Amino acid sequence: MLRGDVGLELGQRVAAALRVSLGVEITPEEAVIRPSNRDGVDFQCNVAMSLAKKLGKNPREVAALIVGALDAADAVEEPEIAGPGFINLTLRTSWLESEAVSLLTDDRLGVPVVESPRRIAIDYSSPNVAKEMHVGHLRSAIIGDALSRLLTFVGHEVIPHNHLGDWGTPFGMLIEHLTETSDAGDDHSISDLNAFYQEARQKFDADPDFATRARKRVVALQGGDERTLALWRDLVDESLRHFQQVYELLGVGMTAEDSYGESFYNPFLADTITELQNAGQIEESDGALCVFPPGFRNRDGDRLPLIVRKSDGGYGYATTDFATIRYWIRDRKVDDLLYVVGSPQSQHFQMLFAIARQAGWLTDDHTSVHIGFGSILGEDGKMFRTRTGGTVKLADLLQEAVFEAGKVMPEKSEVDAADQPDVARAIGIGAVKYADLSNDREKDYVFTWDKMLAKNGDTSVYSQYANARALSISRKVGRVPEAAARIVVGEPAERELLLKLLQLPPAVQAAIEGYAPHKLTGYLFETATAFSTFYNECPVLTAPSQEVQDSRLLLADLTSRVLTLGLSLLGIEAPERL
RNA sequence: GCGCUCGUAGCUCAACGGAUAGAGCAUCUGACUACGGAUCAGAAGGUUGCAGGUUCGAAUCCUGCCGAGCGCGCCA
Repeated sequence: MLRGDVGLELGQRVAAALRVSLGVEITPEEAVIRPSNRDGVDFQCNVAMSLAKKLGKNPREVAALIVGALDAADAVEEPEIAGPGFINLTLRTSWLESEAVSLLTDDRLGVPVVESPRRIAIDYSSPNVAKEMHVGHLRSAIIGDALSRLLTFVGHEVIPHNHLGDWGTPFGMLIEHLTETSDAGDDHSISDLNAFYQEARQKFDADPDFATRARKRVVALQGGDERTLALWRDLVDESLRHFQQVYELLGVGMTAEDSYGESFYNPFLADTITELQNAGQIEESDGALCVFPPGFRNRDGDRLPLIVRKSDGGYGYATTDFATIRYWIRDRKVDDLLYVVGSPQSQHFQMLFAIARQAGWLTDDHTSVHIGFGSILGEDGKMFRTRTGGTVKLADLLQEAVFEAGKVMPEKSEVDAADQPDVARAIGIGAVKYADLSNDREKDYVFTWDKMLAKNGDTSVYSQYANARALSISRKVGRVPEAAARIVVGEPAERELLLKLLQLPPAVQAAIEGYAPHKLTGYLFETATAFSTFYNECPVLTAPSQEVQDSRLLLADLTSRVLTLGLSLLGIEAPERL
């Protein structure tokens, strides 16, 4: 089957038919094969209608020519032409059964490895040092981690890149505040630092003199002042320990080695500006050095700049962003740059990419993508906050998730008492991740414990439960299928399930193509649903024959593997028992 | 003011230019004394914000309105 994708396989057959009958060349993708919602029809081909005009023929006539030349009798029943020119395709059950054979021994469950792997740097999580991670960091971490896993699985070289906010103006503010307080030099827990940040921030906003000193302190930090650097290092180390705890609880693959904070790029900033200058990009404006990407205007209609060096001599964040692009493309030789950063920064990235291309850092061989995402909202439809209106700490939120998950587990759970904390964690963290990933990335979504931990509906719990039941069957049956056993479809529910199980590859492909994990969660939910129907209608323990029992055991096993692999690609665990 | 994103069932969300716009909650009706009922089957629920346009065909593409959120020079 072409790239493990039933639709592409059919598309290839249709493309061949078009070549033979009409001398038209199209790709399998262009055959416009879509799943059909008609009763008894699996796929439809819509290419006849789009092609008819170009060929000056009646669409139904084109459809008839395709059907006449179609060499697919092994895979599909006699095609039917319907409506204005749809070609309805129903897969032969025998073909489904034979395709299943290769899945049974395939660890990748049909998902192919890409022909030309790319080296991809992906920027995600990226919290600020000296501040606790909060709910605003959640989506980037979850989405970035899921995309890393997906891209890695299909064979790309993925380099996670934690762009820590460990440099710049906030640090001037923090360190300056530190030098003015009596407890300078004391050890700080991260929680203290959080309050410390608030104080510094307030001073910065209220006291212009302090703000000026803070900006000068930034320059001292960038200039390598030793006392300033020592204080700074303390803040960074403490923060990294905190981040690591959160990543471990969240099950995100980011580690301390993946830290490329703003400080990392500091040595490159001067050269970065020089190169911009050599490329003729830089202009001075009000004492600051700016670049002006074409086409961007501010509210007064003036050109909108990116400030690369501020009037006080400090570097702006745009400079670091340019240095980042320069470093990864030039030194690390990556092909693609992905940024999993909230949608509000989309204009910034557009401007950044535009200049980076003009400066020659990015070429046509590279892609740079801002993978934006919407906000997490509370049930009131506003930005998600605590009941008192404060910022929700990520560590608190995740602990609550595990606690809530513990309440969902029933008394008759088959989980040993010793394993219950791990399982509760898998359920709770999985629920938070799934709720995030199952929504269209671009949109805001509403955070509700009840909804995300629901046992019914499109949740991780539902898929995890389906998996646990699938595994429980073979334990109950107490034997493995014969070596020569194969899947034999009898009941409609078996056919539906098998058809779903064969479609993991296109689901993975769609999730990667659009950086859209919700395409995969949608597929997993459909698969879990198909399994639940199968489970209800096709008894395994009391199957009518050993052949049928073997077939159903194989289906259950395959279901479990599809769900487990699919969830793992999203960073979600699938416990064997719940 | 300009720009970006969005507006789909009562609620939360899907839908790759294709046929009768799909799920899940919630509501209603059913199911074998349950291979794990954390289940399954069915019903009801819609002028896809409004108005035009392109197309054989539009929730999807284009234009204009209305509404929401976000961004717009030294914060990242």
